[in-house]
Amino acid sequence: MPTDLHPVFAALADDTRWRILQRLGRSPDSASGLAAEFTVSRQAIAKHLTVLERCGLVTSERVGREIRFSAAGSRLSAVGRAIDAVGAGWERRLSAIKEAAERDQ
Amino acid sequence: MPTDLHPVFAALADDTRWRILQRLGRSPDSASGLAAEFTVSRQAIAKHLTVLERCGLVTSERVGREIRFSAAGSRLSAVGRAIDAVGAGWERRLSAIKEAAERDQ
DNA sequence: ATTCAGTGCAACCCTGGAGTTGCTCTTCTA
DNA sequence: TAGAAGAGCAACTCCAGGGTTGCACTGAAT
Repeated sequence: MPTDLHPVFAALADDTRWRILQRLGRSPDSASGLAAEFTVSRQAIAKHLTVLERCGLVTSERVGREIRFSAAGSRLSAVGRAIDAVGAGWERRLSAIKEAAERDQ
Repeated sequence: MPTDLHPVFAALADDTRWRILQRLGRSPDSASGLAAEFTVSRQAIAKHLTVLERCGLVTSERVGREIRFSAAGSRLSAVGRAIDAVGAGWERRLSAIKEAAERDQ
């Protein structure tokens, strides 16, 4: 999976989802556990978790009758580096265009 | 401005906006110029450009009666590195927790 | 001075998705 | 073997925001 960025951006765009992810970056927890700390319902949390898991930002592990989620920090790092690379590419190309324009002028 | 990520995520989440930004990463252009290449109206493009500019992903420069926009690659790179750092932090903390759990058990 | 290209503003429509409620199913535990 | 705690499913509400149309304004060019 060569890091398609669109679903990741969409996942990170929602504020509640981003807060959930940050929370899971501190320590793993279940949907019910998270629901106790947030102001939204457990079902809402569960939806967010499926979105996050679908694009690899969260991993899950069954423990008895509960499902423990944790943030996939390495995945987020990989996304960050991919974004960095894209930006660097634009910077290179645009400065080359600018230089060329100044030379011709 | 210490790189507040939320507005950037929101800006990048929309597909049309992301495509516009990628397009501007190839070469600068005006809202009208972009509208000729995309399937959406110039006004829609203009809205996207204000969103992108508001969070620093795009810069503008007035040239006669037109406004030329270009992608701020360096800004995107900075965002990418910030994201990388966040992910790395989570990774560190969570692996520490995991190790501690295995030791106790 | 008139026309045309580019921009700005405002009002409007409409869909995606965040959130809720209500119910069922499963799995520990007392 | 109840009962409680955690999870899953489905239907529903609601609104932010992406997209549109229509018109007014401004600078260039002929």
